[in-house]
Amino acid sequence: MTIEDAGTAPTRRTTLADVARQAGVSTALVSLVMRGAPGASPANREKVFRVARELGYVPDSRARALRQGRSQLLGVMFHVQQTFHADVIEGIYEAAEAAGYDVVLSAVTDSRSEDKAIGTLLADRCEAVILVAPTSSREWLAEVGGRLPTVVLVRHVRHPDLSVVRAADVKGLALAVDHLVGLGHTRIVHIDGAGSPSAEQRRRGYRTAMERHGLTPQIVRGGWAEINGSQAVDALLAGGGDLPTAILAFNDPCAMGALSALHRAGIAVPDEVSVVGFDDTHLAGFSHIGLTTVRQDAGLMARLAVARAISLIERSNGADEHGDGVVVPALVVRGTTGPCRR
Amino acid sequence: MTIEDAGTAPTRRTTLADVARQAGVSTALVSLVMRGAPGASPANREKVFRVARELGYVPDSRARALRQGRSQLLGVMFHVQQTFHADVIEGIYEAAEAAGYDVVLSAVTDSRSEDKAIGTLLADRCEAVILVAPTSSREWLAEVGGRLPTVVLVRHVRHPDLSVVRAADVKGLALAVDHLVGLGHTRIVHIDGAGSPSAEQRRRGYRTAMERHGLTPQIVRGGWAEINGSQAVDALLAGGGDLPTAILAFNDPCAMGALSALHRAGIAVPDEVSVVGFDDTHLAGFSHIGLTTVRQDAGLMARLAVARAISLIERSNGADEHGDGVVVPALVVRGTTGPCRR
DNA sequence: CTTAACCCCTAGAACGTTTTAGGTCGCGTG
DNA sequence: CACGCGACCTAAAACGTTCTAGGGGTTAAG
Repeated sequence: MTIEDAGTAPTRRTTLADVARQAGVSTALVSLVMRGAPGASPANREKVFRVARELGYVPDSRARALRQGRSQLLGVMFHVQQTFHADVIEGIYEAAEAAGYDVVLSAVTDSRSEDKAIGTLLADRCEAVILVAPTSSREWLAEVGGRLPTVVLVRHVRHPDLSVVRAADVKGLALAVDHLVGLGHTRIVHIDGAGSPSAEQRRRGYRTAMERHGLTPQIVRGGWAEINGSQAVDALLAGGGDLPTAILAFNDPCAMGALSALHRAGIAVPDEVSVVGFDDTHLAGFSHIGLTTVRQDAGLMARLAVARAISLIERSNGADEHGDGVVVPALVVRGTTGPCRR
Repeated sequence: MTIEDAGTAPTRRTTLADVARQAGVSTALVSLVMRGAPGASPANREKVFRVARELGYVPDSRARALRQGRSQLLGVMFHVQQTFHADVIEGIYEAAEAAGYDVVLSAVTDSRSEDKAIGTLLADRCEAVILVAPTSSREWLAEVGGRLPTVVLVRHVRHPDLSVVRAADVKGLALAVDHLVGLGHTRIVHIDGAGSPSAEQRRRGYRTAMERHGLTPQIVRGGWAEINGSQAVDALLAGGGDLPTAILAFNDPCAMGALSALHRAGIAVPDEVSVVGFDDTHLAGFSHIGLTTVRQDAGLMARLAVARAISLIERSNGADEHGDGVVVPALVVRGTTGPCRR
């Protein structure tokens, strides 16, 4: 039956008025019942429910939001190819739902810029946006922050109109360096994140930690993707000089790429070279040997971001609510690091 | 300045009426200008643009959709942790934009079921939905198809209310088996997708291809994630019997998991065991050695799905428009397969 | 018998757009 | 002098909800 009328008249979706007419009541009453608000007799309540189900009525979220003056929507911009972002999104959905908000995703891809992604979120009248690892300029981010409550995730940026939730990158790299030094390594190279968000912080963390140990830092250009990690290692190998004994990658995918290149070159991990990542993407836990990495708790960061976003929405007057939420990273030792043998 | 008034009065977003008032014209005229429709004098056009920019006006997509009676929206349900889906989404955005449609994403996570994901797409009044690798029952999918134009991606399901875009799974597994047999392998085991969409087809493809070569199929239970691949290999190793010389995994992540477990066990790939994946996730191209795999063209499938969805929307009367779009997979030989040495 | 208090219900106005149906100019043409 | 015609503009009605204000009842208290 549903199949039947679907095939014949899929033109207009059924509306509140349709249900009201069919049930012989006013639209206001149907609205009441559908929202579970008080003020309808049990008899009518039951009848409305029955008719609504029969007609397959689903409330129109746009009309609802329009009338209510608020959308209860949290906009999330993320990069679709970043594995870590997937973990964050899981957490955001969960936290938002618990707080009674809906989530609208807007992905950044090769052909879809951050500007465009944010633009649709504005047009959708989100009440706040969470930007996961944005690469846009500080100015553009500030402009977004000027328009509506904005939480920047996983990028370091200081501005009165922006809240930030991020890991203590400097601390994270210090943990990693300390770990490697503890294993006897001295020639530790950092494959950096190039222009990625928070790459600068991680470089700094690496550099100061190295210097604290009296070691000379060496940084080679990398990036956030696998390919960057493997290319960086290829460059190191081609460089001719002797290889470092440990590699500190910008993030997990980058570390995986490095692992890949090392493997291809027949270099044993961790016997000849140790490798450390960053993020603890749930990929890192499973794949090959298990990657030693610096854990950023995606779920925790997601919860903090959502909480901050909502508090910004709710008392959206008053001056300087913005501030940073910094989560402390933790070292997760797995199989890609070992004692220095050289 | 923008910073200033953002801090003080972020209450209501600026509306068409605000712009109209400020520019001293009617809302209708502002609407005209913003849409680039003809019928406004150059002078007014310029003035309206200027005022709109000053006030930071962004049209409310909900109100627009409500009035127009159509949302121009394509809903996409996907699994946020599936790497292959990310590739598909890139393609969908691109194809949809080219056709003048917007995309709304609805993710499935551990805590967010497919039902819920589809529910929000319905409430958002998408004009069609694309379901990427749904695991829901055929009945539930059919019900969705009865409500609005529905394209199922990457899952085999036959129903008059559902369009399907998928790879020729049987052909794909035949390619892989032929490749391995050509390399001299005879003991080829399939780590399957358990209850995943299209797992059944791939099992069948594997089985018939093996039998065609006069070989006896052996299937062990796997799944779509890395962990499933490595657990399956662990089980094989624990089984005590001698190891197969080749492994055919359900998909790339599963294959990566298998590689991981083999590596951990000190078994050389491809010298002792060859491994083949499925999907050609862009991960497979980079990581470790490079995975030999059966390529499903994500971009092509995305384009087909979008085209089908739009054609369903546009002549959304008439009877049996639905049908299958089957793309032919291709074998991509990389480093994880080699001649049988045993 | 009035008045108040409740319960259930409905009319109608919003929300921010687009669209329809005009309305007012200025100007050229019969 | 009508009159028609473009070019430009606007008032007002939609779209599908929610919400405010209030209207009938019934019952209870004064």
